[in-house]
Amino acid sequence: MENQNISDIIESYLKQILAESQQVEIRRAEIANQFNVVPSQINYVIKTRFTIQDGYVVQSKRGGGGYIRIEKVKLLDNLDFIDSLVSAVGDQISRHDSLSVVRSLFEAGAINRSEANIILAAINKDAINTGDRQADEQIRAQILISILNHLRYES
Amino acid sequence: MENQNISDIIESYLKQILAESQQVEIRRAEIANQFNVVPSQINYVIKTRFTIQDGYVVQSKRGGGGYIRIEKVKLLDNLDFIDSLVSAVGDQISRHDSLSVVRSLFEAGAINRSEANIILAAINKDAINTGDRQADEQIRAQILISILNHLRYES
DNA sequence: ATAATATTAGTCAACATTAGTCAAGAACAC
DNA sequence: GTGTTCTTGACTAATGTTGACTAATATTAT
Repeated sequence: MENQNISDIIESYLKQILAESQQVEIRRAEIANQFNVVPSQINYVIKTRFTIQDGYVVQSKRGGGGYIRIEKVKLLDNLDFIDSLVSAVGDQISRHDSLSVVRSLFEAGAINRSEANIILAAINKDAINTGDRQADEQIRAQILISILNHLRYES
Repeated sequence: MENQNISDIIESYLKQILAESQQVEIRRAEIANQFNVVPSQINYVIKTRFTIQDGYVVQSKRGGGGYIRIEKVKLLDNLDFIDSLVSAVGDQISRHDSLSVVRSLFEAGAINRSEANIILAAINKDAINTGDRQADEQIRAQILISILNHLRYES
């Protein structure tokens, strides 16, 4: 508890609120001012301490009335399984291999048949076709990982 | 929640009326005056929150007795529903507008909540982020259209 | 009828107000 | 010393607000 840096302190402050209220909504500049740091430090704190692996989902809006909202979500018990698929996907993934990932999700019961079909529609070659095969594989990987991260929690 | 901007408040006001009466007809200057904003802000609210992607059709008339009428359209009644969304998506689509498309699919009953969330995960900025905004918008459009075409033939 | 005037809404660009990204340097842990 | 984490600020992006100018339609005067 001694020797806390300011990021830790801001983290504690937010988690204290979240201990009682499921979600917290802040104005970035206000919190930055309150703790006497530059605004972008709030982004740093959120990026390093409120990840989906930790069980938090973050939304924000810019402009007048803008906000950052951190929501505590209920993680499912399939985390190791999702982790293994995320590393299987990696930075890029072929269409063929991506089919296996979707099939694994289906067979594990993480998604049903229509959800599987929607994912397949999102990553097939009609959907992702920039003309550069490696770029396509990278985009396909990012989409799959984003979907996998979504499947970590109850929504 | 507490810190809403005035555009959100006007949006809520109009949607509250629309929740009960299918259409709402306003005099622009009157609403602007009621919320203490310049008249053109009403156009901003309508342009950003009552688009066809959101399921609204807007008509207006200038001159004496002029009005703006916002009508909520029943997309399911439209046999060309998917077609109209495909053309709304076009060659490229912003993240903001793509949210509206997914919401329309959900509200029309074409997809359920988990399917909607999966689609959102597939097109959010974690999933599609090449560094080139126009490229991202084109990829997002292709993915959405691929999913829309899938939904056309399913069920 | 036509022209002038009044009464509405539409467009657009400037400005304001928020948050996000990124990279450099500082501090820290080993 | 080296590698990681933290801190900072310049630059970018998204969204909202405002007002000057334009366009359409209705009403009134001739």
